[in-house]
Amino acid sequence: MGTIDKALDVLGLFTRSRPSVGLSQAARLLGRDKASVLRYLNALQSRGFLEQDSVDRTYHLGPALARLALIREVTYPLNQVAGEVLQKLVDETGETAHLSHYDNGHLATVAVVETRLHSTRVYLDPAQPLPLHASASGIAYLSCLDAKLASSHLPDCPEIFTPDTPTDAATAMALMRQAAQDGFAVARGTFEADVCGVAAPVFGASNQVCGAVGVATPSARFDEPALQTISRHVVQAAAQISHHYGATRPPILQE
Amino acid sequence: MGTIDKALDVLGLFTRSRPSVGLSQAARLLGRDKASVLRYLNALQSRGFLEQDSVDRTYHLGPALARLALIREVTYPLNQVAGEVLQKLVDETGETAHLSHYDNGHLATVAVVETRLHSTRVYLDPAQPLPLHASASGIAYLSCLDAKLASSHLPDCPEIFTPDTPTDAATAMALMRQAAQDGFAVARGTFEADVCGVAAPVFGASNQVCGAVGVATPSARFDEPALQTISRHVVQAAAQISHHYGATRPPILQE
DNA sequence: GCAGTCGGTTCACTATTTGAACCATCGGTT
DNA sequence: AACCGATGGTTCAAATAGTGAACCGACTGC
Repeated sequence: MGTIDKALDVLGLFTRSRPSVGLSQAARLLGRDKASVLRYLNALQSRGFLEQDSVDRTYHLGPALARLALIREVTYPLNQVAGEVLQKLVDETGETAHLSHYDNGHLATVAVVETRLHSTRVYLDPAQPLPLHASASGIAYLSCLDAKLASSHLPDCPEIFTPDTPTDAATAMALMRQAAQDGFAVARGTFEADVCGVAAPVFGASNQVCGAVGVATPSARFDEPALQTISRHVVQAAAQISHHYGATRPPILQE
Repeated sequence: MGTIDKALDVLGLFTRSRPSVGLSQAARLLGRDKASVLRYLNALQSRGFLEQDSVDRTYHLGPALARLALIREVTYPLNQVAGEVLQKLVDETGETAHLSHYDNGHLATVAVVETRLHSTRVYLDPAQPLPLHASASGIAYLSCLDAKLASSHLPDCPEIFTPDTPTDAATAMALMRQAAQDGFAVARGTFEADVCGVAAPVFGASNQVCGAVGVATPSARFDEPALQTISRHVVQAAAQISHHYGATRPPILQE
């Protein structure tokens, strides 16, 4: 493995749940000595890819990343397009919509558009990962994977969020099969009590599933007609975003 | 220089005006041989920091940058805060507002919020760099630099955009002095005809000037009362954003 | 068919990375 | 106050990784 890969591994240490790391911690996580890791950290810092907190000496992701990401976004405005599609979805459904990408066993929220139609609405913390087994988006994502691959993504001891969270793999797999058939997934209070989710998978280049578009509704407003209109529009929105991500319809099952 | 620096130099090749480069071009720009540059490009590509176009084989910035930038943004939402401040500025002034950062001899637009109050409004292309010598934001930025440093940032042959673009360094320096005194800069049709700009400098960590907040108004609506209210609010907005960027008031002249 | 591109490959040569051992400092315990 | 186990950071001989001229095949314009 080249030096560059090792340096990029360092950047990979930073996640939403671990946004800053110290020298010793980084060395431990990478399984390497401090001297080398320090050289990496310094190299990345001197170019603005990392910043060091002057008080606790930990490192966090730097402004150079924001700069480069913005160059990408200006050139090829995926986020802007996604935002517009989500806004349209919110207008069509009257409920909060979001887009998330698969990342390390979870779905990470990429964009949220809140509805302004109702005074009671679902709040989605962008920092909180969506579980694969208990959210509509997660089930929608898994439904595009080969059954074996999907079950390998289910944690051994899946976290229980509500009384309705599916506790065994069989239940989750059944939901996935249903979602694969329908083209969208429904979750009734499995992640948050009194919240229902409807989500459809999003595909990227080479038609690999890479995330999901979801709409979250307070259970009180979630009846059969609502499901009908929401699911139709969610599937549409997911297809539009997939198209911009470079997917060519129709999507295929991921082996 | 370490290998990591060289790899990060590769990422530095990509700009808004040159969003994709080929192997030979990259080697030429870096003054290095193709073999090494190819290894860099491949290393960066394999980790998603670059992507290669499958038809013309050029490389462009990859999704890993967007992912990392989003982690940074979720942890420390500078863009969101900036967007909110700009929105408030738009509400207060009724005109389009923008934030830009200094980058390589220009100001690069980071965020724009358009007004919806008037049917005639200024359109700002986020891909187009703002010139230092001919835009209100540019003058505001330069006004925080030491006179010698500022003049070194003025191109030898400054581009002429309109009949009112300042052509000689002396005029530009005078505008800067005025801006330094007022705390904001005014540009009347110097960059785009029939557009007036008002801008105030933005400071980052260690109180270095790093960009500017600006409001762009069609000349027809730009009278003395407008200037009064706009300038007051622009200065306020710039101070708020500077604060979030880690600047500690009061700003000081950059040596 | 020639000249000038392009992206990509090879391999002997060489400069860079490596990491154990080191130091100084900081909080908490005894 | 001495000790302990952390922390961030430094040194330098040994080992490994990066380097780049020359090369290839493909393509384009003449």
